[in-house]
Amino acid sequence: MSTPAAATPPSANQQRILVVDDESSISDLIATSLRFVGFDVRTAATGSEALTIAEEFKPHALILDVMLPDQDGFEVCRQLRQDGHSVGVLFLTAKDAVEDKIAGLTIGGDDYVTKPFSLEELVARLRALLRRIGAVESTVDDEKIRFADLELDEATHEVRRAGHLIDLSPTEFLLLRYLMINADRVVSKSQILDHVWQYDFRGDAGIVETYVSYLRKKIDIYEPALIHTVRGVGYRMRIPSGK
Amino acid sequence: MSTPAAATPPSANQQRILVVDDESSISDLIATSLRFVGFDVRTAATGSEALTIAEEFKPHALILDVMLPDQDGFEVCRQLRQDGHSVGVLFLTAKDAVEDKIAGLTIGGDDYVTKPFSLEELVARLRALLRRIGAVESTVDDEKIRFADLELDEATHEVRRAGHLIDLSPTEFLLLRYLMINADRVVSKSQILDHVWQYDFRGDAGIVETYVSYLRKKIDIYEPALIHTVRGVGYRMRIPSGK
DNA sequence: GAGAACCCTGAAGGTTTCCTGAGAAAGGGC
DNA sequence: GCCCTTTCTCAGGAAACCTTCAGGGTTCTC
Repeated sequence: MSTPAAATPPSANQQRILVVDDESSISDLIATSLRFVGFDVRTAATGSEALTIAEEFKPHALILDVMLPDQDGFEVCRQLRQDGHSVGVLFLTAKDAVEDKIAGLTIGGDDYVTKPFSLEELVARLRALLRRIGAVESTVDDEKIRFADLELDEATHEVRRAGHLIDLSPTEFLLLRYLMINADRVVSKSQILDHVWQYDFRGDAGIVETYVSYLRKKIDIYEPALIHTVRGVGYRMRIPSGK
Repeated sequence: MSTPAAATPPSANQQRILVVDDESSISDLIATSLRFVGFDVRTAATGSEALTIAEEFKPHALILDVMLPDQDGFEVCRQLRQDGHSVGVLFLTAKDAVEDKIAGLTIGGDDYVTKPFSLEELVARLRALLRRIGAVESTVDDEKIRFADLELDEATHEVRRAGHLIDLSPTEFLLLRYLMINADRVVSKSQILDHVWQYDFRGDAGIVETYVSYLRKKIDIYEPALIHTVRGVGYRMRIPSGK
């Protein structure tokens, strides 16, 4: 019998990501999510473990918690670079962390995300980082997502519909991005909640309705409407065609 | 019995599904239904039993009740994944379950279904899950069911007849799906009730007539009529041939 | 051909789901 | 600190949906 295989079998040009966090619930969450969108992922729980794995795994990027049991993330990063590895690093840091420690760290194409984050945001930042460090060949269009006359630019965070600039709040932006990435497919409210909202959000799915409503008032004031609700199932971005 | 047209083809390499629920009436119901549509099924009543069986059965996916006598479903899932298994999990949860426990379930391709569910829905979700985690090689058409000039798309929830987009309610959609899957075969009203309606539905089978009527008004306004009643037996979807 | 069983369909009530506005709470910038 | 933006909750109302029921049609049996 052929092997059931993981979500996506390791292919030649898959990006390798090493996730380092001592809370397994967090690293599992991230790993699962990244694998699902096509990365080759390994996890580590401590700094030294991270260094060992990095040695042979040779990741394109690290997602690295600043707070680790043995040594802090900065130290891990420093040692890695000393050994000649040129990886990108996306730091994870608590909301209340001293910001100035982080400030200087975003130089070499690195970046940081504060806990709790949303998966949409994490993945978007990771992709941006990989582009910056050149781990993936990028074209001009790489940072733009388009659907119909809608255009969403990840680099500038600008959104345009039929050329008109549209001002969105951060959450609105993420929601629109998620809908556009899944254009033409139905996504349920819980899927949206899981990807767009922070992983510790404990409210109910009703908030998705509210935000869809916000988005519609900004985006679907133009014809034709692109955000459609599929009653009892979820939402779907599409160009009204037949009928 | 030969199964022409769009009926379920006998698959050479069967998908293995492990059903875990402490209520044997539920797990039996599911197991029987899954076996009938071609899966290789085992059942377990507790979390530890599930882990033991999974060890040697190596299922492609689990259908896992969140509430188990020994440990909860999330814990079982976590342990399974820790052991390196990369299975998809379809959680079963009570309708009134605390939403915050459900949050995060749709991340790695996993999904959840609330009790009470309909078998049609459960099977549809399970298939979608298996596709997502890549346990079955998927083609573009994988998410579409066709019969004659009828086309039902699970990803977009769109139904077309001869290219015309048709708007269906959730129940109508499930009913049509059930009829299409069993195309050319007669299905009784109670079979329909058992598969399309939630398993705790206590109304009478007359409602099936009502919904068949709804469907006819939406899809059989085109020629030729595809939904035929077999008096005293049930309904059958077919292309009228020699009359 | 009459009666019985079965089926179709329209109407109507009750329920669920969804949309949206209003407002409180939290966060950021000046 | 103060103002403005953003986030989130809540609740009323609208729309879609589910279900029941009954009248009337069709098919079968005797």
